[in-house]
Amino acid sequence: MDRFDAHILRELQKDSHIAVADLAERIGLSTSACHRRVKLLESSGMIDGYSARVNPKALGLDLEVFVDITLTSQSQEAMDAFEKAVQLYDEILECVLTTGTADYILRIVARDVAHYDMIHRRCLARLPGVSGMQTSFALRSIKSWRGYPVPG
Amino acid sequence: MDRFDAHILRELQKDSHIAVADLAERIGLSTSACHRRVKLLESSGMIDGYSARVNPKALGLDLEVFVDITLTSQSQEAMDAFEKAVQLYDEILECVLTTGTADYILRIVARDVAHYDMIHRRCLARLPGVSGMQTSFALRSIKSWRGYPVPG
DNA sequence: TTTCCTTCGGTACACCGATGAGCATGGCAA
DNA sequence: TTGCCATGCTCATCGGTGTACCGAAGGAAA
Repeated sequence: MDRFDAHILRELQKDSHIAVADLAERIGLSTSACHRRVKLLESSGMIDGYSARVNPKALGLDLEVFVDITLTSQSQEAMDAFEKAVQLYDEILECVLTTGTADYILRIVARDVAHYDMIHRRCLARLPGVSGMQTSFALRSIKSWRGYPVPG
Repeated sequence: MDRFDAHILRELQKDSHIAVADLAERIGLSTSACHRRVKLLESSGMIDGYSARVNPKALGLDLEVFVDITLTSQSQEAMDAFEKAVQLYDEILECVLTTGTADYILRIVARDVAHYDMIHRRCLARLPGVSGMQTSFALRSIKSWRGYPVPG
């Protein structure tokens, strides 16, 4: 991991459809050297894969919701049951077990409030062992995900 | 947006490095028809771009932190100042203005607790107009980001 | 210092896949 | 029916990817 690799990771997080030749020029290396480094970053697991960034607005997904979940019990069984149920619902995009006041944080997207209401009834209300839910609607995105920071 | 487009979006969110011919076979279309649809999805803004998925563990970024921020004032000036400051710090990966108990939710990654402490002192403590911070450390990821759900 | 070896970048090129032209087909409205 | 538009397919071309090979730089040991 030198400055070249760091530069490659930064560029590929911004745009992975760039031609290797262009990437090479941008970081100041020949095509083949750059190509070799990219392959190495892939095989070493530094690069996990490549994804298309889909525009949620274009899909009609205008509502982003964060839900803080508190369980009735922190027993292994209760947590296992909850975590298993979370996997079932595609509408739950992310779920993290955390310290702090809540036990879990969920991230959900919906088309609108009515759609969220449906998700709430059909998914969230069915999650087992939940004692409390604190819902936060996203009003505006101040800074959105643009990849991990790569030092160097 | 028919079932072909939906299928394309789902596949490209999983793996955008797939060859068009393979993608075409997977969704049951010829190479060129598939290719045209992909280009159309790009030009229409449905696909925003392409990114490499970087493995944070491999970068040594083991700690994920969510910070709920409350401002002293919800005036336009206070919010503008805060939002401007958030843009300055690369360590703040995401920031969302929300309803609920907090005003803003920040997402931050760090190498370890010591590193987070440094980020806290050098970035978070310098954010203007903050009256309260509620920090949540991610203990375990139950479900991680795998793209937006595409109906159809 | 000399020699060897390893590492890593550069050059050249074969070949695969992206790209786009051209054509076929099927629905829809005049 | 006829023309038009949307959308499919086949095929040819060309650019980019991936690879073989060469050379330079740096380190270790005699």
